[in-house]
Parts: sequence; C-alpha cells; structure tokens
Amino acid sequence: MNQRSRPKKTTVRDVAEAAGVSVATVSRVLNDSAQVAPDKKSRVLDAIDTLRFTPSAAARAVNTGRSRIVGALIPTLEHAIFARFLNVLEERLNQHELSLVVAATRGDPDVEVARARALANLGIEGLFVSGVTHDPAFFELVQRRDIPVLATSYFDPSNALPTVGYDNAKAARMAMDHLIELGHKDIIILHGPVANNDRTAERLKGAKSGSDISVRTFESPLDFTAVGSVLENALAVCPNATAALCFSDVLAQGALLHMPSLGLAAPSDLSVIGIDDLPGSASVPPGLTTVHLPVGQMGEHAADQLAGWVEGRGPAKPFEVKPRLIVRGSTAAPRKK
Amino acid sequence: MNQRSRPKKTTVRDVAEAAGVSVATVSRVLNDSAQVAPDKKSRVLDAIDTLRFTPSAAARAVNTGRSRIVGALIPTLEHAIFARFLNVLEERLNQHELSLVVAATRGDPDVEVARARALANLGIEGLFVSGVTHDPAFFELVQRRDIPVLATSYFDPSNALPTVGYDNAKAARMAMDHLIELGHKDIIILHGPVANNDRTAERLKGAKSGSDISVRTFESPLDFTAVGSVLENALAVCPNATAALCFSDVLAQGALLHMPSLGLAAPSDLSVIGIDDLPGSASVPPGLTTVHLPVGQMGEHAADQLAGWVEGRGPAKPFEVKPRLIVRGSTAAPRKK
DNA sequence: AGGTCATTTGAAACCGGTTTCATGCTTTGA
DNA sequence: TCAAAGCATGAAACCGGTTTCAAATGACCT
Repeated sequence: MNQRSRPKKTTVRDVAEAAGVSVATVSRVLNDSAQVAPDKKSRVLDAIDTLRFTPSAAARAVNTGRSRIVGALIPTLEHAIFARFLNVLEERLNQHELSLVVAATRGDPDVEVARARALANLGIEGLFVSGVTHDPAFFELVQRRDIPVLATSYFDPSNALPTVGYDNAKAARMAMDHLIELGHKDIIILHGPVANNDRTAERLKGAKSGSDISVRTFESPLDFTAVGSVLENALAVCPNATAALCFSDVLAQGALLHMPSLGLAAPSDLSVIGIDDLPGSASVPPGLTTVHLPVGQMGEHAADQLAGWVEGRGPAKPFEVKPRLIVRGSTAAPRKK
Repeated sequence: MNQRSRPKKTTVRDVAEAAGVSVATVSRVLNDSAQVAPDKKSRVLDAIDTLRFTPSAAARAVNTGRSRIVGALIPTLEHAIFARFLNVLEERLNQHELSLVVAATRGDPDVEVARARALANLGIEGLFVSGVTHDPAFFELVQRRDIPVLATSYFDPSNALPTVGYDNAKAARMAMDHLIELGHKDIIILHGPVANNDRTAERLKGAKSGSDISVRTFESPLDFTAVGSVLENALAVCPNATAALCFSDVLAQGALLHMPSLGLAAPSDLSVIGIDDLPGSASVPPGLTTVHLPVGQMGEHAADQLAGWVEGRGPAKPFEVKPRLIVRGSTAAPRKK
C-alpha cells in the first residue's frame, strides 16, 4: 500500500551480494569504521556505484541514535536580523555536518511549544531558541526529551540555559549613554512588542538604569510604516524630546523616513539612534547611528557550541558577543532651545 | 561507546510489557491504524504516559520510508523576499506535518549541488529550489534519488520542473510598460547579479522585449549601499535617462536613498520603479512604485503542491501567482527638457 | 445448535542499516 | 618451531519501530 510505487530500494545486502562480501564489510567501508582489504574495498565501492546505492539516513539513525538534525525556533524569518543570523548558523552547522530545520513561532509561546514538540518528534539532537524566557511546557518538553537547548540573542552566564549572544541591557545602555554624552536630557524610547519578548524587556531595563534621565517609552509594531504614527504620537506627548532611542533599526529607519513628513530633520530637530545595524542603516540619510549587534559572530559561536554539545563534548558554554556603537549622522548634540 | 551516556531509551516493547499487550497493539494505538479495544487502548496510553515514552522518528521512517522532511535550497536568507517566502512556506508545510530544512546556496551552483547532496543524504522527501536553471550534477542527483523537485520564484508551465511562482519576464515588462506609458523614452535598468540567476535573466528579457525603447543595463550587488555608486555611474553614461527600472526593491530603495546626495529628486529628476514590494518600499520617500510579487501566496501554493506530491497525489502542477503594479510616488511623467 | 463473517489480537517477520563476537589466517617473538 | 598476538572477515544479533498473518473471540443468522 505504498503511495508512490516504491521501486524496492537497493540495500546493503544487495551491495554485499554484488561485491561478494558480507553486509558487515559493506558497512565498514561505508563508515571507514575499520580496515578492509583494498581489493574488497574497491569491489564494494564498485558495487555501490553500479547499483547506485545510497544508504538510508533513517536506518543509520536508528542504530547510531543520531539524526544529525538540529532545530531553530525563530520568532520570525521576516526580520532581517534573524535572517542574517540563520544564514551564518546554517553555514556553520553544515561544517559540523548538521542540518538545520527551522520553525517560526510568531513570538507566540503556545506556537513555540507546538513547534518545539514537532521538532522533538522529528528527532532533533539540539535546539536553538531566542532568549531565555519560555513557556513551562517548553522547558518540560526539552527536559523530558533530553534535548540540548541553546538560547541566542541573549547573554546571561548565570541563566540555566546556556546563552550565546549579546547583553541586551548593555546594548540599550550604550545607545542611551551615547545620547546622554551628547547632552540629551529629554529622550523618548520606541520599542517593539514587549509581550513574551525578554530581549525587549532587557533593553528597557538597560536603558532606564544607570542614569537619572527620565524617559518615556512607546511601543510600536516592528514595521517601517507603523512607526510613523507612533513617533508622531510620541512627540505630541513629549514635545521637548530631543532624541529618540529605537530598540530596533527597523523602527529607527522608519522614524528617519517619516520625520521629513513631520517637518523634522535628523539630527538637528531630533537625534535618532537604533540597535541592530541592519544593512540599509548606513544608507538611510543622514546615516543611522546604531549599536551594532554581531549576529554573524553569534551564529558561528552558537553553531559551534551546540555542535560540540551534541557531539558529546560537554554542554555549551555561555559566550558573549559584544555590541559596538556605530556613530553616523543621525545623532548630534541637542540644539539649544 | 556512546557520547552522551544514553539512558537506554524506553521502547515500544517496554510500553507493551507495562500495558500487558503486544508491541503490535502499541503500534496500533500510536498510529490509530486499527481498532483496539477501549480498555487496552487506555492501558497503552497510560503506559506511554507514565513511562514518558516518545517514539523514535528514525525507526518509524525506516519502516514507512517517509521522513516527513522536505528541503529548501535558497540563494540567501538575507534577502527579505526569500525570508517572507520561507516564513509562509514553513507555516504551510507544518499544516501538512512536514518539516523544513533550509540550506543556503549563495547563488553558487557548486554549493547548491553540495547542499542538495547533503539534503538528499538526510532523506528529504521533496525539495524546493529557486528557478529552473541548475547544475547538471544537481539534476542527476535528484533524478537518481527520485526526489520530487519544485521550482519557485519562476513560472514556466512548459518547463520539465514544475514551477510555482511568477513570470519574471512579465513582471519586468509590467514595470517597463508603466514607465513607457508615463512617456519615458530613456530608461536605465539596474539589476542584481545575473550569473547563475535565471530570474534576473528572465527579467532582462522581459524588459527588453515588447517595445523599441532602447535601454542600458547596469549590474549592481544586491546591497543598499553599493547601488549608490552604480546609479551614479549609470547616470554618467546615460545623462538623459529619465527613469530607472530596478529589478529589486533593494536596489530601488537604495537608489531613492542615494539620489538626494546626487542632487536628484524622485520622481521629478528621475522616476524610479522596483520589483518585489518589500516592507519599507512604501515608506521610502516619495513612496516606491513597484511590481508586487505575491511571495506569500507563492509559499502557500508551493507548500501545498509539494506536500501533495510527496503524499502520492501526483506530481506538482505549475501554478502562477500574478505580479501586480503598485503605483506610489516615485514615478511620474518625465519633465520636459 | 452450528456455520459464517467481522473484529481484536499477538507472534514473528521485516525495514535497512550497525555492531558484536567468534573464527581463521597471518605475523611476530622466544 | 611453536605459542601468542594481530588482523580481516562474516554470521547473527540488534536498533526501534511497522506490518503481515493466522488464531481467537464474539456477533449474527438460519
């Protein structure tokens, strides 16, 4: 009752017969797992070639207990910052001969659990997630199934989950300090959705700590267009604000693009600073000052760490990638009023 | 010699023993594959629960011959258009209980073959690729391994590969026609890398056909920043150009952002039109006129078609999603000279 | 009561690989 | 020269599920 008429795959037994050896020997040449006499080896290789034999990954996985697949739970592929991370992650995992299966969670904890379960059922050996805050059902699942989990886009060496990423509070703090050093005293913060997003929460904490500047925060969808009206509203509430700290370059770029229609110029009327450093941030006039998040580096280390973990070289060690302030044209000292 | 001390997984036999039934019965409740008496069924369910049993996907795959994994070969995750496509694709595949493993090819045919091989070795049941042009080794591989392949971002019902996507020539033609209708007669084309990219090649064909307007084409990296100097150079070569057709919104946005520094305003000095309709294209002043490519719809159909194929419901049927012109502020009739 | 038929059920074979273990053959060393 | 050690090899067990097949049970009918 096969769906596609399966043309009875050729197996190791076929190869063994064709080469006149035992299946054990075939398996040995398949994995270089032991010495086999040169002549037999080449006979096996020939048989493999002429029979167009390709070993079944599933059958191998049954024996070895290894699927060589890891999963990544990503809030959304649509944000360029995740796409860049994934790009590097996939490439690096490939070097470890691991495959990456992705699942988007839409930032919804329930979806995350559902997707995690699907990945677990698939037999993933390890899992990447964003941040350290997750549904209890998620933690129960991965613990029950004994799945190594690595948290990214977050750094906290004391967390139960090993983290590879940046300190979000510090990143926000860096942006804040830059504005303060320039002399800004009335600063508004534009941030993305904070629900179920510990990265945003950390940034808020970081921005508000370490100085006595009082800030007003405004939430905006992570969307170039939507930020326009949010910014307009924010400036209505805080007419004396001289600087806007945006927790994502998406928001910052959106702000810069919409300011002209509000009769505002950056940085003279309003300094704008972002976090991420997306491609394009350098190009949006007058050039977006931002805190660069080294997601490429993060991807490499995350891949290496999880690979090491699933290879049995011990649990992943937390690793911090350092954000870096990039000053461009969109920030300056506030104009004397 | 296990890496992680594997705590001898619990198996169907354990469950069978605990529930006092045979393994066959356990398998039956696992798959709802046949009637089993309610009391036995619940005993099995209980045993599964208390033993925290989770079936091995690999073992199942060995018997059924189905891995429930499909692959996607993507030039790069970094381009927003692919990210949007993947997002929808993944979600839709999930509804078919298929998992998606992604591999980036960097637009390099050799990398593509290598990645395809890795995916095949993984045991994927089907594969998405971009466009219909690929290395001979690629075609040999997928044919040899009998892997259903669906080409996306491309539509050509007569191609050997089933295609789900848009007609690239038509999309470019639509943009061109819009400019011509506005009265433009001197048009420059900015396009991304054409090597190993049949989508770009098709767009070039489409843009050049159907009218006697002569165009000059310029290649630019798909990069917000790089396009600035390419545009500058293009305008030096074609000082009388009144419109720029960009084969990707990335290029078009980049052009719009750099024009002020060249002393140019859109659309009065130069009309600019793109293809893609990225998020943000509406926000870049004066609003980018572009040809919307419905990649979300493409993702849904691609997922449905490939799912149907691997479920044995016959090969995928070509499906066209229709590009649509979206007129915003960046195009207008040429100024009288 | 006896026969037919549909429904549950478990023993055992099977899927396609890997791994163990005993065997026979070749070296090496005293 | 003969025992001890080393090596390549194949038979068979095994991994953790699914599926076949025949037996057992029970319902239905004349």
